[in-house]
Amino acid sequence: MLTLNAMYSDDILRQQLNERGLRFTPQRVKILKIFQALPRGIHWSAEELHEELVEQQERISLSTVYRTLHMMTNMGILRELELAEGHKHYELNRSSVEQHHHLVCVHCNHTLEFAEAVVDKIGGKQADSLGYHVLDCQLTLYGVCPDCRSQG
Amino acid sequence: MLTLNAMYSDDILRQQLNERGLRFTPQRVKILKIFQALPRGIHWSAEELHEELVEQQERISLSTVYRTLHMMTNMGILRELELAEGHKHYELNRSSVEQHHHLVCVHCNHTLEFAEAVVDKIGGKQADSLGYHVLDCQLTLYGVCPDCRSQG
DNA sequence: GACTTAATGAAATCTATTTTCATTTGTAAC
DNA sequence: GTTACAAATGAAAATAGATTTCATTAAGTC
Repeated sequence: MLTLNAMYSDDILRQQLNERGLRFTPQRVKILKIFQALPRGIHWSAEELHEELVEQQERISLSTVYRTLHMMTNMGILRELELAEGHKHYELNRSSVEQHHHLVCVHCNHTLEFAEAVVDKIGGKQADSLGYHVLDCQLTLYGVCPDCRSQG
Repeated sequence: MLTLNAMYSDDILRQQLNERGLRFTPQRVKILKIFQALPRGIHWSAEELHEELVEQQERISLSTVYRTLHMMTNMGILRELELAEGHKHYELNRSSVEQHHHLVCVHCNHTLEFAEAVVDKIGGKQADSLGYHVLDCQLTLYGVCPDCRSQG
């Protein structure tokens, strides 16, 4: 599995792309850089990423944003999260040792993160035994948070 | 946690609904029955459920289907799955001892199921320690299946 | 530098999902 | 049983996230 961190260089990205017959474009570099600069626990929707690009004076179309998010998810560079916001969110797919998982309140959508190295190990083992090459392992818990429980 | 199986009766559904000020309607009964009759591992989209209802001569609108799916997910009766089909799928939320998880190929969307009781235990523990009332625990692995790997 | 083909941008389109609102129907009180 | 009230439903319209189309631009290769 391709493990990433904030040091993931342009050269490695170029190599990963070229291996698959894909091209190293300034749009792709820029989008990856934004995710690398994002603090942990922050995950963005396509729309939010596009707004940030506009803010940074980058003229990257929304279509390219969507295309790039898909491509990077399929390469294992990003992870796609479906929490409770009604649209997908993306974040850098870090190495399994620093991976985290999510706990979502179905009432207020409040989301917490937690780490559980064991889960990633179990997931990896299962996938291996079934012959899959793992790109991402997500444990998502849906429930009712303390606040919403007390409010009935 | 409310644990369900195919024996979940109308009376229990009525009680669960009334407790929350919700009503026991024939549409809700029918939709739950369909999920209870569904073989394990089969999960349906709102559209598919609606087609089945039409086939069974039930005149339940698509809006009601969507509303019911949400309601039952928030009650913990159904679990909502976001695999790779582009839309959400639903299945009966069975007791944690018979719960399963998913492994999805990001290329061909082929999906496998696997059981891992430990994952549910870990998830439950995490949620408890954070004061959440767990409704559903989903481990989803994204990767590339053996077939797609060999095809490059 | 020329060539091939992938990637991009802008606009149009798609489609799953949600909302609106008039009507119907559970539920509880009488 | 009847009444009153609020919740649920159906049908249609609307929304919005996401995708597609196609002409243009620009990587990568020889």
